[in-house]
Formats: sequence, structure tokens, C-alpha cells
Amino acid sequence: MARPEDADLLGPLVVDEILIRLLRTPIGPRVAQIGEPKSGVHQIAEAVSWIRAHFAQPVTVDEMAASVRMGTSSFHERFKAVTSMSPLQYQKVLRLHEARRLMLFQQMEAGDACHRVGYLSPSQFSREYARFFGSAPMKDTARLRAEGFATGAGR
DNA sequence: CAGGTTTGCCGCCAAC
DNA sequence: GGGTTGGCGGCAAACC
Repeated sequence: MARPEDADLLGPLVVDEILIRLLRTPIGPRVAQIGEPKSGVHQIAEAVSWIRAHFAQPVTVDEMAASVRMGTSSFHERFKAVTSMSPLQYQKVLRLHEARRLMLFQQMEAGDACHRVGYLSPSQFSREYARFFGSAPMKDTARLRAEGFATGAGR
């Protein structure tokens, strides 16, 4: 990074070294799996990044599976194997974390945050939020502020 | 991978 | 008036 003129030559070597060392660790087999074309890991990674970019919009598992050219069943199975979560759960967690961030750092109201992250009904949003974070949206953010998080200064 | 069954999420209404 | 909770039906998700 300090010497851009060397990056082209040395970069690939550094990457290779990192990969080799990684493959020698206990999680080596799992790392190797990523490069295995038929393992489906690459397709799952594709789906994951799509969800991360569009978590606020509604989507069906069938659509996602089709977009990476997999059957619904195997897509489920592979997705969970890689992320340890089901597709919809993954989307939900992203939504809830983003909503929490919006309320904490942007002083956004619960209702606005709710719609912003893709929930149509505030009641459902509040319910899911409480179940995941332990307490309802406004209670949770109030508690975090009391503990010194997000003292008003942005981000 | 396809298909059948169970689970649970989502959105609505109502109450607090 | 906004936020939270409870109950319920429909349907997709999750599981087998």
C-alpha cells in the first residue's frame, strides 16, 4: 500500500500467502469449499450481497433462488449452511439493525424507521424488534442512550 | 430437486 | 398521537 508501484507484483503474492496460511488452519476445509464451484458457496455469497443491498424491499425465497439458478430447497439448505441463518431471518436481522441505527444516530422516530427498513406494519416491527433486541424500539434506544451510546453527535 | 406438511412471519384490528 | 402489545387469519417460509 505504501508503494503502489510494487502493488501489482507483490499484491497477488501476499494474497496467496494469506490463503495458504488460512487453508492450513482448522477452518481450512471450509475456506477451500468457497473455491469449489459446485458447492454453491459462491451463489450463496451472491444472494447474501444482494440482500445486503436491498434489505428494505420485499423478496421471496423463490426469486432469490432463481436469480442464482438454484432450486428452492437446495438454496435453503446451502444458505443456512453458509450463514447459519435462513434467508428471511438474515434479511430480518439486517432490517432490525438498520432501524436501530437510524433511531440511535439519526434520531428517527420508530414509525419512520419501521417503514424505512421495509416493514409495513409498526406493530409487527415493534414485536420483532423486541424479540430480537430484548425490548421494544423506543425502550431499547432510550436504554442505550442512558448507557452512553449515541450522545447526539452524528454517527 | 420436487412435493407435502408444519411452522412462523406479516399485516390488520383493537386495546392500552 | 405515537408506540407497544395481544389476538387472529392467510400465506410464504422452513423443514422433512
